[in-house]
Amino acid sequence: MSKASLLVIDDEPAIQRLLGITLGSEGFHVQQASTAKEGVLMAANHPPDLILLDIGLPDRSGHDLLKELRGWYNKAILILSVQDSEADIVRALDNGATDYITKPFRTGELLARIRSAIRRNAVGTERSLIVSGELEIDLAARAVKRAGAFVKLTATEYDLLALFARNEGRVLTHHFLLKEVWGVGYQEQTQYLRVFVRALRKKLEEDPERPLHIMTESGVGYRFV
Amino acid sequence: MSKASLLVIDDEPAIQRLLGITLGSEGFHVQQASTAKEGVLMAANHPPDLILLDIGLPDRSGHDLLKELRGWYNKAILILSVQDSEADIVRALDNGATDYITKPFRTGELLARIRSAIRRNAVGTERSLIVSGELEIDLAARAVKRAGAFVKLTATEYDLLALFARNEGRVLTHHFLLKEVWGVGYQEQTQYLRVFVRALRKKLEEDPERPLHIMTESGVGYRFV
DNA sequence: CCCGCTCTTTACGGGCTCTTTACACGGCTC
DNA sequence: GAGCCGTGTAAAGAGCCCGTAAAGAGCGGG
Repeated sequence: MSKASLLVIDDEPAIQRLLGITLGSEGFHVQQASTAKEGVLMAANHPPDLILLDIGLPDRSGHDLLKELRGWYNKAILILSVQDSEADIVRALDNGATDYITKPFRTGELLARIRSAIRRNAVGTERSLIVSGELEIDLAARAVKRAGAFVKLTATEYDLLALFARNEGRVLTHHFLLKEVWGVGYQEQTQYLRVFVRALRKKLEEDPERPLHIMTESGVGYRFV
Repeated sequence: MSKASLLVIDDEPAIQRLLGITLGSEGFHVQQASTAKEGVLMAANHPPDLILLDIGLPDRSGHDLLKELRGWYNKAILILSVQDSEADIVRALDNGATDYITKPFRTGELLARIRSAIRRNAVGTERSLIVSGELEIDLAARAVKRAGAFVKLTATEYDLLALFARNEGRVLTHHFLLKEVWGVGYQEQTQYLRVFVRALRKKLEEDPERPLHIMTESGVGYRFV
């Protein structure tokens, strides 16, 4: 946690020097880039825990760069900017920026906002491979194995299972499941759930009559363990 | 998602009025409190998706209140303050504040920061754990453990327990419990409480005849410790 | 055009949960 | 000490939710 890695994308040498020293002495591992191009490259090759991005880069609009980064980078991005206009701030935040800090900034505050953003990061880490007993669910590959063998699931079955897997241990209400898998408007069709939960249990459980993974919470919903 | 609920804790009537109108017209469901005490009560009984907290409350330091809320409330807490001192900002952020906004604020920016915080909420799958002795109640997962083992509760049993847990140490009247769990119109059915409190004690207490968690306050109601 | 796969829809039986009732127990008041 | 009120405890009935199978509908490929 104390050895978080940061990437600073800023073209002003003075800022780079200042941040390099300040952040370094706080125990962060700091990478520095002075152009958008360089920044994307570094972020891709050694994904940092947090990106400090200057909106006013020479080669490209920071807003564009932010959008591109958000396409695949889901950790914290803090915007640094001399621009104090409300329109810029709103735009950046709505494009997925974690925070927006105007220059000149106060060092202590910047550090506190960085700590806050990193702390928040740590919680929301999603795995793409979920293992539960003899079950393996690979969200990236959209593949499911049971006791080492691939299991053939239909599209809807998989969607439902993936939703369960991403929320392991948590009770998901009928409403929520129906909304997520079938969309709004199907939230009262609880019989769909009965049918598809049955199908999943047949394919995934040792004894479908005594499920160990997809547990029913009567009157509320289901829980995946 | 568009119907997120917010709680505003601020003692200035002018601010309350402004925020009430602004946030309401954005489609948020807004609760308002003007003292720390009132704020805690509201947050406990109807946990909102985000809390807007003024640091300068009349009855209590906002920093203290922030710490207490963070003890069990895991969603976003945005600080509003006339204080622009770096020490205050750093202190609040390090105590778990999601963001810190100084008054006077710009409405558009405030809204963007609220949206950002709520969006982040949805991703960060934090769980709000309430621990009391060997009991663990996970409000987000709707799961209850006793001495490390999961306890199976029915829907109504859980609703009742969750209400107790969110109001730890406080005496809850029969009227209040019945209204919250069964709805208005059941406020005289005290026998329901007897039956369900019995069921909870059987499942949660070491010795159901000598309860340590769900205490009865004769003539008034029950208290969870 | 037919076949097969998947999703939708229907039906019914069983089990679980909630409700309701009955009674025992203890403390308080008269 | 008797009676009453508030609470604890057990148990049975009713209703609803869930599990399960199976047929119909929609779709795409051969």
